[in-house]
Amino acid sequence: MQISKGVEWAAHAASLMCALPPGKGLRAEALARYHGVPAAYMAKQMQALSKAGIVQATRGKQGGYRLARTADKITLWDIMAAIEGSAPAFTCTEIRQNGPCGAKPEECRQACAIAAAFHQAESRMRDHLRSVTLTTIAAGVVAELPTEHLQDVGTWLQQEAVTLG
Amino acid sequence: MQISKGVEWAAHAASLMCALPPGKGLRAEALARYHGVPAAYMAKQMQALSKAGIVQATRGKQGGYRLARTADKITLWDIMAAIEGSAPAFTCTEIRQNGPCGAKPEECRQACAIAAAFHQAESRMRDHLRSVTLTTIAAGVVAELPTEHLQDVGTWLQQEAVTLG
DNA sequence: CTTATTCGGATATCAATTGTCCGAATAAGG
DNA sequence: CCTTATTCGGACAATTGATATCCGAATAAG
Repeated sequence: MQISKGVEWAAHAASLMCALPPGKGLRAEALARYHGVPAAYMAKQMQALSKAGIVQATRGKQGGYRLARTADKITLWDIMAAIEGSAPAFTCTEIRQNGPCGAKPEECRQACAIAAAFHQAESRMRDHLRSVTLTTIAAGVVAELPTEHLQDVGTWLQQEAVTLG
Repeated sequence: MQISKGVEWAAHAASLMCALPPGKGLRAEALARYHGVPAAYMAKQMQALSKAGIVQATRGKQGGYRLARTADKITLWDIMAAIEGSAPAFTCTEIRQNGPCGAKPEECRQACAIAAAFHQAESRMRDHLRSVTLTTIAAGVVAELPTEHLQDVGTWLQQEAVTLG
């Protein structure tokens, strides 16, 4: 089981966008440069966020991305689902219906004990990710960095931010 | 994020082995046939379970697998870790140290807010899987199947079970 | 209307999962 | 004790999904 690297990048990018003043945005290339990652692949993650309605894109000159709603309405689960899809990680292939002692389809109305347990485990994980908003994350980042460093970030943002129509 | 198919198979196989009387075992080929899956690949999963010390293998004629400890001491997490490895699904690549505003290594003694949240989410999932033992699963399977069907399973097991030294 | 610029989708590359095979080990039988 | 059939164990392909990249579509500014 592996969570794709794109989820990490998208989460950091969205977290950074929290610090933008209203009406301002960042280009995909700027987000990539800020995090020191390949621009084209970062762009792909932003496309996924855009498609999921988490960020709003503006094309053309002076274009860029901004959050599509307030940071407290965006959770880590939203971001993960946007990148990886919201399908369950555990897929039951119903092998209980196979073989010499296979169960009949009408006996399989509800999930088997194994699938149920995994789905519940995933549900626990999902619920936690749903409880963590970008606001939470941003507060954590601010808390763990020295104020000096935060000022550098602010300066960089002012340089790179674009005004979106 | 995807949980490999082998986890499902291994869980079902281990669940079936619960029903074996002490001292009896099943061959990998029999486990595969019971579940209607390719024998060679099922064998591979059993090897992983064996390597993790969850089942005990006996080689040669009249050989096979049996559970290495009592069913209440084997959890779904044990099985999943045996097949997929116990490494965290979310791997933090420390991109906060990259780019123009990268943090210094000494500022990164503890995990960043994003990594911490994902690790905690995984922890929730892991804890749930740890709380589900093979005993739990077996009880669920017995509960959801008609007694008639359970007798068929018992008969099949008597035919296929081997006596291990 | 033109043009520079930005996002969006289609396209290669790579790694991991999936699937298969043959050799090592071993218990039973002569 | 030796042979042999049989079973597990690790090494070896194929296929799917993640990773990375590029070029065309759209659009805002001048």
